[in-house]
This record gives sequence, structure tokens and C-alpha cells, in this order.
Amino acid sequence: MKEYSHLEIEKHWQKFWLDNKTISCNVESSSNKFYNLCMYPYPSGDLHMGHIRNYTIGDVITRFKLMNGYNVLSPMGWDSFGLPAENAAIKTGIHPKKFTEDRISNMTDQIKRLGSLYDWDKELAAHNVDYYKWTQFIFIKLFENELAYKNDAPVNWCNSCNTVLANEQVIEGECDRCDSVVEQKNLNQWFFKISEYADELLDGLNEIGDWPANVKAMQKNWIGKSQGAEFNLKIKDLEESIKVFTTRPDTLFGMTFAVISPEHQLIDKITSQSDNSEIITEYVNSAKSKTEFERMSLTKEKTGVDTGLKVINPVNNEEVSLWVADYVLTNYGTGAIMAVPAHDQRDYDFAKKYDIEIKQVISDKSQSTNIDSEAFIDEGYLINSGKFDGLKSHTTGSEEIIKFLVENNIGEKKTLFRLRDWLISRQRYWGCPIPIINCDKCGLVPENIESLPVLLPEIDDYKNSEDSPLAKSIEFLNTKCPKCGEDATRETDTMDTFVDSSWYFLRYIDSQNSEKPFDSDLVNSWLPVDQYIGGVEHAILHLLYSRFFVKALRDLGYLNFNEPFTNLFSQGMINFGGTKMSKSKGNIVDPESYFQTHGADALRLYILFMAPPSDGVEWNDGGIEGTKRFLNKYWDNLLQLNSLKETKTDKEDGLLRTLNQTVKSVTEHFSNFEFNTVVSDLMKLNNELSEYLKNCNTISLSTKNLVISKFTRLLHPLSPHISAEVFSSIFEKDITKESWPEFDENYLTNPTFELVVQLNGKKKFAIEVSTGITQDEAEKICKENFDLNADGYSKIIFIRDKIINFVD
RNA sequence: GCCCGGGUGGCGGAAUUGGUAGACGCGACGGACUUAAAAUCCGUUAUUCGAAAGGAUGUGGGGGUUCGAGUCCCCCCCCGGGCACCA
Repeated sequence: MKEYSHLEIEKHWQKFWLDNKTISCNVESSSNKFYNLCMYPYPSGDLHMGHIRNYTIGDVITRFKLMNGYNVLSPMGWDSFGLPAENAAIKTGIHPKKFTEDRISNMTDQIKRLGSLYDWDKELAAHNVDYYKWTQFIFIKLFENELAYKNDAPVNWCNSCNTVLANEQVIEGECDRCDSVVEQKNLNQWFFKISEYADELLDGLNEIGDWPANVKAMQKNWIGKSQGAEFNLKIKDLEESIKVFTTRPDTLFGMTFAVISPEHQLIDKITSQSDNSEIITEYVNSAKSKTEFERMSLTKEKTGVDTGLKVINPVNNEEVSLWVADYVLTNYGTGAIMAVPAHDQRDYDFAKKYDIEIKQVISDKSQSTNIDSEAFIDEGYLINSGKFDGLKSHTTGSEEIIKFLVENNIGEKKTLFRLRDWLISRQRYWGCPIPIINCDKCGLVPENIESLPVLLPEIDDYKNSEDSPLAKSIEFLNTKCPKCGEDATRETDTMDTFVDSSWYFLRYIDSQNSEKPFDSDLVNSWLPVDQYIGGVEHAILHLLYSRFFVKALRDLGYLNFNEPFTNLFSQGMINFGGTKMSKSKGNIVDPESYFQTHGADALRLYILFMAPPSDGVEWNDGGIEGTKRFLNKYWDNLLQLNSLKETKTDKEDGLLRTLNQTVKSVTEHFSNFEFNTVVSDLMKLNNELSEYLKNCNTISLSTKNLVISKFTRLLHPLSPHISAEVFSSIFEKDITKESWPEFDENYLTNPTFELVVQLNGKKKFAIEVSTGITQDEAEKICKENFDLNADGYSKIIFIRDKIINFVD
């Protein structure tokens, strides 16, 4: 018997699929299309288990859909701009381009050794000039339509990476790349106006296809919609008013003080008008000197100072004191609040500490609500609120008070979002240059479209200081204004790499286009992506930005659809030793070695078998032995089966039943991404086949062919090489051209089954009876064969031919 | 604190959505083959009482609904992930 040699077989078929262009989608026709996409990888140099899981799931779907007759598009590319290449350049002097391309080439080889089908003709890389030219094009279109703008703003600054970061890249006050503490700086930076789409990004989550609940929830949280009212608080004896936002207008009568943040735009004016100006200045300065992280870590203990000024409550003209406190954030809402200690825990804590009056205005129906130890924030009824007394707090109470504010021109209904504009400029070298020119006369002028790309300049030293490294190239920096022709300077920042990845899935459709980023008709016919697959770590960043890009490009007339990804699948992480695999922790399990020792087929199978694909899972070295054993046994079984003499046996029907039941079950599990149970179904079939071979030494030709063919086709998406080899050596056919097996209804039910006999729902016996037995017959058999205390039951329940239950 | 998940043998996990809990695999134990080992094959493997037949218990904990609950309802505990002084 020929031994299964994975090295030889896998190499052969990988070459075959590439040479024969087994997958090569003609995008001109989108009929029966299926756009299957794995998130393109950052070329880190080596494939890790996370990639393997991602691309295995992706390939399983590609092959399954191909066999089901779909026109599958499955491209691959590279998220190839980014920090590591630049850091390596600083350290070693190797050019980031060479560094990146070497790694791409290495990873390409590794991906090919996994045996996945990719349409390499459509490959793209974010750092290629013919890609980033069009990233610049899109930037200019956004700029022309006021969706990209430059602004002075307090931004997140990472001292170690020497660059600004988007809010999404700050994790608990730390840089998501290097974990150093992020500082706040006031800088002039580029933003994309994602906030303009906040409402649509939120609503879209309800219309989108099948996305994991947690990803939807995370995006919902991140967008953070709050509805309430915005209104003015007049400062007594001053012309100024302070605008405040609240989600609880119903509690307005309970305001006993107001607070502005230390960075509020009126702080100087207020300080100068106050008798406490020295104390205020001192407090403001000390708040400023704290990092955001320090402020956050002081959540328990609130601090503030009384300005001595009063503001006037617009609903009852009561005067309350105005405080400065850093528990009020500058960059949310208006940077100032009405404080209602009775019904907001933060205000409550502050009022208790500084001995400010606490006035209850909401109570439960029996008016027994107690606010002695904490604020009452639940739904209740208004009290002490004049004509609004008795209204339901969160609903009618709020609505009526908003109506009052509007009618009296004091305020308005307002919706606020937590989502802020996306800060996209980076003071780094290895990224897409921002195609803007600063002209003293004309201001910010986009580069002429015909002059694109704005090429990354060659520089000697990639190290950045406060300035972007691009500023070191005088030839790059100095240019002429495209508008007036006068001397001008180029923008020296590059774009966040998430800009590159916000549209790559559009470019795949038309990756060779040298006239425009993509042909709209083609893209409209292929998008949205039918199935997107990637890690949950992109739940907010990439997946939110891409959604924004598609909506913006739609509004600019380039696209006619609303969402980029109809269905999203997030695979769980593979951990080792209890934590995420990482080089620094030294707990990397290298997939490459398994290609050698066990083969890609066994590795793929194990990755699929180890857990439901959406679950996080701990790597277990022993487990892969099991899937390798399975493949060996499959190989032996099929060769043995194929060599059997062709005479029918009476055991064949049983084998055919298992076969057809497996086809049905596997097909169902496939559509639910339950690949772990697909593998176990195939293992059962394999065991059944072993059993047959042990007992019989002949088989009819038709059964033989059915078993080999269907079993092998079921296995093919999971372990493509071995199945391709078996199929071609037995049938002399290319399995990738075969259709997905169908099951024969006649073989789904067995002639007999185990009838479970229960007494009061508790299993007592199981007896073998023939299929199709009636309730009367079953009851009779039970009475004849068992002492059921036959007079003792009053009711019989017969469930789906499987269980008979006698009830007392 | 809020929002998502989740809690089943020694381990990873199944369970047709209210109907035989523990499929499939790993590991472990026993046996066969072998001079020996590896590989392979055969058996056992939730806990507990029992020599056995068989019984009892059992899906984080406590209640409930039901002939019947891992699955549904109420309360509580724990773990993972996300957000967090967001007014």
C-alpha cells in the first residue's frame, strides 16, 4: 500500500493550482458572484497561527462556494505601509521598501504552502506607487468635499513613536503599538469628518447582514449616541452664557450647581471676573499638567474650585454656583454641565465632597426614594418641578421640559455622539504622503490630479523628531503652488495606514486600472463583499473606517451601495500558555514547522477541529496528531476500498446511509461556520468505513464510487491536497471542477432505531424497533416486554419516533 | 459601573433549539503485535454505591415552569472581551 506522503502531494497540488489558475475570476461578469475576502495582512515577515486560522476558514469557504457553482473572487494583498519597516530602517539602514518587499515575498511563499486558492493576478500592496497614488486621489476628493480638513486640536501624542494617534489607537491611555503613555498636545493636524456619518454608521448596523453581535455592540458603543437637550445657562452679572448638554432634561429643577471644564473656552473670562481668580488659575494649571491617563486614574476622587460666580437656572430663575472641575471633559458635549447631584452619581459625589445642596426632583411612585447614600438615576416621577410634577422622568418629563426650553428660546433638543473625527496625519516616513501644498497666498491646495502620485522622497535618515521625516527632503518640501505658481511647501505628514486599508477591497476588483482608483460600474457589480473574514481586533478601527469610506465615496458619486461588507466573520484568537502569541513573550508556535512534520492538510484540519472558529482557543500540540491520524486512515481506507473486488454485500446499505447522512449534516454545518463538527462528521464516516473494510472484502462498483467520490469531495474544502490527490488518482479528474455532493433522501433513515422508554421523563430502557412504528405498537411492545406498572400511568407522550414517555 | 459573550468529564469540545447529556478528538489506563521501542490495532475512561445485575448523583449556585430543562423564566456567583468621570 502506498504511503501518504504529504510533502510530495502538497507541493504538487500547490503548483498545479497556480499553474492552472484554478481560481481566476473574470470580474466582467458578476452573475452568481461571491466575493470572499480575508483581511489583508500586514507583512510582518512570518505567518502566525492567527493567519493560518483566518486563511483556512477563508479557503474553506472559497472551495465550498466554488463547488456550489459560484463565481468566486478571492484576492490577497498587503497592508504594507506602517511603523515596523520604518523602525527597522532606523535600526539597520535597510530601506523600508526593500525590507517590506522581502517580507512580502517570504509570506507569499508561506501562504502558498497553506494550499489556499487566491487570485494572485489581483494582488495589491498599499505601499506600491500605483496603489497609493489612488489613496491620494481619494484624499483629494474628500478634501474638495470638506470631508478632510486640517485643524488645531488637542491630539494624542505618543512620545515613543513620535507621532500623533487616532482616538481609536489609544488603549486605556496608552499607545496601542508601543504601550507608552499617550500625551495630549495641541497640534495642527488632518482629520476625516467621520462624525458627519455617525448617525448612518449607527443605523447601518441594523441593516447590515450577518455580523457578530459583539462587533456590532462595540461599534455602537464607540459611536455612542446620546439624546437630550442643549441649553444656555446665563452667568449672573455677565453678558456671557454657558452652553450645557444633558441627557436628563427632566432633572433640570434639581440643578444645584454648574461645572465647566478647566479647558473651557470661557475659562479666562471667568477667571478674570472671579474673586477666586488665583485659586482658579492654580487649579486650571494643575489640571493641564496632568496627563489624560493621570486624570482617568483619579476617577474616585473628584476635585474642583468654586468660581464664586452664579448661573441662572432657566426654568425657575434660581441662582446656583459655578464651579471648575476636571471631571467634566473638554472634548465631549459642550465642556460644561448642569449638575444635578440627586440624580447623577458623579455630581452626587462632588456635591457631598464640597457640601453642596442636593435637591431631589425624581422619585418613585410612592415617593419613598432615598438619596441618602447615592443618586437616584432610575425611572421615576417628577417632584419639586413646578408644573412638571407627576410626569414620567425619562420620557414625558424630558420631552415636556425640552418643549419648554424650545418655546422660551433657551435651548433645543440635541443628539450627541461620542465618535470624534478621525485624525489621520502621522509624523512618519513609511506611509502615503498627504497630497496637499501649503501656499502662503492660497492656503491649503491639493496637488493636481494629473501630477499624482506625490512620491515618497528618498531620505538618508528616517528618524523623526517633532517634524515628519519627509521634511528632511528639501526637494520634496519645496514646490510650487498648483494654483498660483508661487513658491510653496508640501505637507510632510503621511496618512494613517488605516486610510490605505479603508478602500483596498474596492481596488481588488480593478487593481490594474491606471486611469482611476477603480471602475465604478465594476465595483458596484461586485460589492459589497459577500463574506469578510478577519480578527476581532479590527472590530472598531478598520471596520468602522471602511464603512465610513464607502458611505463617503457613495456620496461623492463613486459607489452605489451603503455598506462594504454584508457578512462578517470574526475568528477567535489562538493563544499559547494562556496569552496571545507574541515574539516578545517567546510563546510563538510556528506554523511552518507543521507544514513539514504533519502537512498543511493536517494543520488546516486541526485548526478547524479544535474549537468553533469564532471562539478563542488555547494551542494544544497533541491535537494535531489526531487529525494527521485521521488523514492517514482516510488514505489507507480509500486505497483499500478502491482495490476491493466488485461484488455487492449486505453491509453496503448501512455504509450508504452513513455516507448520505454525513453529506446532509456536513452541508448544514458548513453554512453555519461549524467546521469543528464538520470534521467530526467526517471522522465518524471514516470510522464507519474502517468498520466496513474490517468485515467485508468486496463491494459493488456503484457503492465504491459513491463512497470515494462523496467522502473526498466533502473533505476537499478542509484538506484540499490529499483530496485532490485521491480524486485524481482514482477518477483521473480535477476535484476543484467537481460539484458539491448531494444526498439521497432514501438513505437518510435507518430501518430500525433505538426507542427510548421513559417513565416521567426519565430514561428507563432502550429497545430496537423498526422505523415507522406507531404509538399503539410502541406502547404494546413496551407493555409486553417490561414491567411498567401498566395501570399506573395515565398519559403517554410519543416524541418524534424516538421516545415513548409514560406519565403517572 | 455599562454593553457583548460565556461557564458541560483530566483537556478541546458535541447535543437535531424543550426530548437518551458527554458525539468526535486529545490525554490516560489495560491488552495485542514487537527482542524492544515507535507506529498500528482492540478494549476501558463523568462521579459515586455495588462482587455483579443494577441503583443514585451530575451541565457555575439557588429557586421556578414542564410528563421531561445543559437548553425557557427569576435571583445570585464566576470567567473572557469591549467601553468607561461621555453629563
